[in-house]
Amino acid sequence: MNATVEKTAVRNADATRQKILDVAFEEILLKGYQGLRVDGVLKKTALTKGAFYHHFGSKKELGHAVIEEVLRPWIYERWITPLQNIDHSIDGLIELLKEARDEMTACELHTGCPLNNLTQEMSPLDESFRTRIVAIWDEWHHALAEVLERGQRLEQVKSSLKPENVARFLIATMEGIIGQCKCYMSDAAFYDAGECLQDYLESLRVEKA
Amino acid sequence: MNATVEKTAVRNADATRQKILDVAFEEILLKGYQGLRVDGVLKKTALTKGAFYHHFGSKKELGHAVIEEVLRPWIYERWITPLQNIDHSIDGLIELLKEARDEMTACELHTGCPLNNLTQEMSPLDESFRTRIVAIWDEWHHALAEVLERGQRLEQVKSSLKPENVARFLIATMEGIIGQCKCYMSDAAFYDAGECLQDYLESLRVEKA
DNA sequence: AGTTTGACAGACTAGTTGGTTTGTTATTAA
DNA sequence: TTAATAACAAACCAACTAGTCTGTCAAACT
Repeated sequence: MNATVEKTAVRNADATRQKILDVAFEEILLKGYQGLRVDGVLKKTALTKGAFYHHFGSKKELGHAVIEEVLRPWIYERWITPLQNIDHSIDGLIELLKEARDEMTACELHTGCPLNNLTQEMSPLDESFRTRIVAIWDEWHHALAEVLERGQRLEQVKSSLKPENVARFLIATMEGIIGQCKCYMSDAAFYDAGECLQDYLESLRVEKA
Repeated sequence: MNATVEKTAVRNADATRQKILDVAFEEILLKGYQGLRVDGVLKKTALTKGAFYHHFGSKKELGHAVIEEVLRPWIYERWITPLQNIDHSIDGLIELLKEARDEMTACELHTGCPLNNLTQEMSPLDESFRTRIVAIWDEWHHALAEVLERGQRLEQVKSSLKPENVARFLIATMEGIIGQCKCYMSDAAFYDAGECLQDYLESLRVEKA
């Protein structure tokens, strides 16, 4: 019966803002930014116009906040941080690939990659979105190239290949495969193409003497 | 001064319909289906609501028509028919890759692949779009797998690999690379990742005895 | 205790959007 | 030549949508 216990539930600006961000992220994931409706977010959060425009100046400002505060952490948690925890480059990447496949099968079949979705939709439409998005791609690319370079130093990865190029290739391929799954509404494409991707990853390994 | 000479220009239902389809295709390519505005198409074609709803029952019907009558022929002309004209599988695919890169550099940097754009946007949103789109992917995939099978029969391509899987992988990779170029607004990604793709294609070649 | 301010609620608005309706003119069939 | 119909033109409409405005209430500050 202590009032302070309940206090946080009554009014909590941070929680309100975060709830809007989370719901907006989901909505964008499903319908895209253009398909996102402010009223829709309000309905799902049981909030009102007053609350929304208290926290965000406009729909576009919400979009920017979603990118920086939800999408970016999501990509880090899901793709970039795991890269940094890899000890053996090739084995680690293959392991990550398998984990991605499992996650995919579980829930992301029809939604795809939130970063790539937003990229394809907004890049040609709004420069303020594109610059924010491209920064995340760069961070991802950098982290992956690092893994490959490290593998080269540890003589796990062929010294002949260019880490920057392979990193671009791997990211593009992953996103391409996820995109295919999205339209087939099936993870079959992931298993089929994933087999080739695994072969490719194996081909990066140093030849055994 | 013969009236019959001018006649075709005055009223031509087929031409009117086609003009709507062409402009709609461009608009979808740039802004997506959700960003496509009927009024926008009307403005660009200098037509009116009367004309539009005479030829199309709704915006969605226009979308379907664009897929079947513009997008599908575009994919055929650009990707599928060239596949069927390949004589040597590996050499031919590498050649196609180069041509794609040139086209990319020229004009499609910020627009991306119209098929993939529509796929990523509409697959989760509308089943009537998804089924039409997936049919085109299937035709493309089939044609590419055919090329690889043919290559195996002619002993140009390693017999160990699965044409269906490699075809999925190649399509996914191509689309992934194009998608990356779109957000970087640069063809650098195509050259970087394309180098790896070319290496992969070479790796499909039968080992020389 | 009283005042200020941050965090909302909710009615309202102006502009947009897909779609309808009514009318007009060119083309074609009789 | 005339009637019918296809191919539009353009005003109009209802629903939607981002954004505004005024008001309320709780919490922090004094």
